[in-house]
Amino acid sequence: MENKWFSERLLAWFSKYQRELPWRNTTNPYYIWLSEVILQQTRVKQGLPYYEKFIQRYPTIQHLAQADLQDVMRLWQGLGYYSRAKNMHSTAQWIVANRNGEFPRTFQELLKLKGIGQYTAAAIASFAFHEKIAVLDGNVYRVLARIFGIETDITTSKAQKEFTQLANALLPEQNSHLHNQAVMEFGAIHCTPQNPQCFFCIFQDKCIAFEQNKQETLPIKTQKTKTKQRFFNYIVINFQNKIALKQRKDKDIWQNLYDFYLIETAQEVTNWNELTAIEPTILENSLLQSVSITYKHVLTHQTIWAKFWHITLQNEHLLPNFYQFYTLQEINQLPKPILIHQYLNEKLQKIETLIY
DNA sequence: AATTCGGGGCC
DNA sequence: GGCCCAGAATT
Repeated sequence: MENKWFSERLLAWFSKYQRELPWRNTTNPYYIWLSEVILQQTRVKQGLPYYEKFIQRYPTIQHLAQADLQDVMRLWQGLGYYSRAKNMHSTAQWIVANRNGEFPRTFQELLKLKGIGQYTAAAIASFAFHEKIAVLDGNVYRVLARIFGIETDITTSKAQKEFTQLANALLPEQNSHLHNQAVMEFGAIHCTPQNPQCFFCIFQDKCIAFEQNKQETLPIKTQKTKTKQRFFNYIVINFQNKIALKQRKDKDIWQNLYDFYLIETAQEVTNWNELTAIEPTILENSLLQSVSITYKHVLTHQTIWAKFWHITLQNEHLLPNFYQFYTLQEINQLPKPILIHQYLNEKLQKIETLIY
């Protein structure tokens, strides 16, 4: 094959410079699956502690299948993209129930599982079962786009076909699983999005991006995300040493996580009367205890401006539907958005003096 | 094909 | 402030 140089150089580089990561040097599909799902749109540094916590708490797929979804979500808290946790739990139960806990072994079979798409199916098939199939993630797009000078917009389906074909053509007959990991590792620590190490690069004489000084422009990626502004007024309802929360069920962010009574407004609300006028039935007979500063919580596609209004309820029956009172100890066990979690940690002292 | 799903780290 | 991360599911 005329592309042999690519894999040869890459594998030599990989054997020298690869990081030691806990999901390497295993073919246990459960470990590999867990690591790949955690690392979807997530940096190794951020995902690593979660991986350790998960294999400690749920050492096998049977443990995960038997766990309460609530506890799985709580362990996932802070990682984001929470449907990943729900899908993993659901898929674990399916594999235990229908395949006696044995993981599907091929790309095509893996692709059918909930939460497993093109990338993750290829990764598991390659790393756990050594199927000869190329993985295609953000790193692979970048490395190939630069070295081979591909200017196709990587957000299009045309690019997906083009890069998939190239990535598969580059696979060596032997050690394709190491090759796959090597491309991603090379993208993660050498051919990085910003400041790639072009002057000490094993592909310097081959890289079209380097030759044409296009390291900064490749890969080409359109689709700018427009972020919308949202204004959250959290009513922290206190009654007899407990706080009211509800599980989020709407088609919105943070599905299945718990948060306080929420009044979302189109603009920032600055005083209590204004807020009371919006939802008088709940608020007009309650007692405002304190108001927080406005917190800025930045997500990929939206910025949330959050303010916390502490109130005490005159009587229990004024609690809105679907809300329930929890002690601070119980709240600690519930999966919550990081915004809520951090606020509670920060204000724990204050809340305790307020309600005890 | 375009949107939506988090949060953190980097520049 | 913008970008991107070992992407997937939904619209």
